[in-house]
Amino acid sequence: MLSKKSKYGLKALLVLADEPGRGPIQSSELAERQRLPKKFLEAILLELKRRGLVQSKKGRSGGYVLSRRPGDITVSEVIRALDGPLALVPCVSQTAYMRCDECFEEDTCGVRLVMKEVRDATAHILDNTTLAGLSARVAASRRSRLAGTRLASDSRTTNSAKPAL
Amino acid sequence: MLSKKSKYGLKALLVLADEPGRGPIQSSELAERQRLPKKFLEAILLELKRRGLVQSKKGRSGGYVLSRRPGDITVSEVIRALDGPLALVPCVSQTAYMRCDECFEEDTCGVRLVMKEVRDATAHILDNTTLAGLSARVAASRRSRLAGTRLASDSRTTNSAKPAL
DNA sequence: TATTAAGTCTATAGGAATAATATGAACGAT
DNA sequence: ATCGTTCATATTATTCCTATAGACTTAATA
Repeated sequence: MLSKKSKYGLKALLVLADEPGRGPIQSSELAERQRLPKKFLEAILLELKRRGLVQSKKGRSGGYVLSRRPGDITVSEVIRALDGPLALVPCVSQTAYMRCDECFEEDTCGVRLVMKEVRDATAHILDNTTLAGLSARVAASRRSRLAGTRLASDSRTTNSAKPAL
Repeated sequence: MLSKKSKYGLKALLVLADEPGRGPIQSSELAERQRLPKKFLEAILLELKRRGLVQSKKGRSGGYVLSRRPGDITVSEVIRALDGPLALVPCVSQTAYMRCDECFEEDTCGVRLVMKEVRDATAHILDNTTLAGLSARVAASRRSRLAGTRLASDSRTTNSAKPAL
């Protein structure tokens, strides 16, 4: 399971990624815009700062900024920073390898075999998804959804009155 | 993270899958052969029974047998039975969908977008890996490991004693 | 330069889930 | 009948998750 920590962290970072030149954004704004528990988010941003993914500015008009350009921060980095290793089993983790104590010989362990496959597939996806890329895809799907909504409301077939955003 | 429950369960089932015509195998033998905590494994097997993946026989020469042929049981079934849904986030789960309460609109949520990709990739792997298939791969890698060891010691050029796979 | 609003940061509470053990009842083959 | 199983329940220890309260820090402004 992805922890709420990572989920919230990602959501906050996506907001930062969406505001290019703008100065620091406060934790409270991030919390409100994504409906996240304010205090918890603060703790998360703090951890992201320790990990070097964001920089913070204290005081009156302080807040948080991405340390690097959104195109240079991958989703896998964020998850690794907050949740730890991606691997579902420590014995296939690149970043936090640990032998299973009940295992006789690792390289002929069936569980390890599949889990390694899963880890590799997961890592491939997450390593190649940057904040900027994700943000762009979100924008794209928002546009195509609007187009769809417009079409749908033309033909009066929708029963729900969902707002555009 | 894959729970120990699933890990142990899989390991036990792989033993069952490896003994074709043999009658029921006792939990204690499974536990010993895979170095798993006996009592904990019992609880796991019980759950696997309730889920219909194994059948049990009580009494003197009792034990556990796979309900279906090893080629017809997928790893994903086992994990779903013991750990629940594969999805890292409930809003992309096929078997246990749940809306995130902080989410405004699901289909333009960046987190959901990536996590769905991951879920699909994971499911694809686990749905297509059967106990029999896995067991065969383990056997194959055991063979190649033996061969590799022999070769490596022949050509004295490798500095690490890493196996072929 | 004192004041104070706006923020960051530290520490920890409370609860849920995990991992395992203990105890003993139900059962069935021999 | 009895021995060796599975099966059921509940108890425990431990770790992790989620969240909050409150102390501390910074900087704008008067």
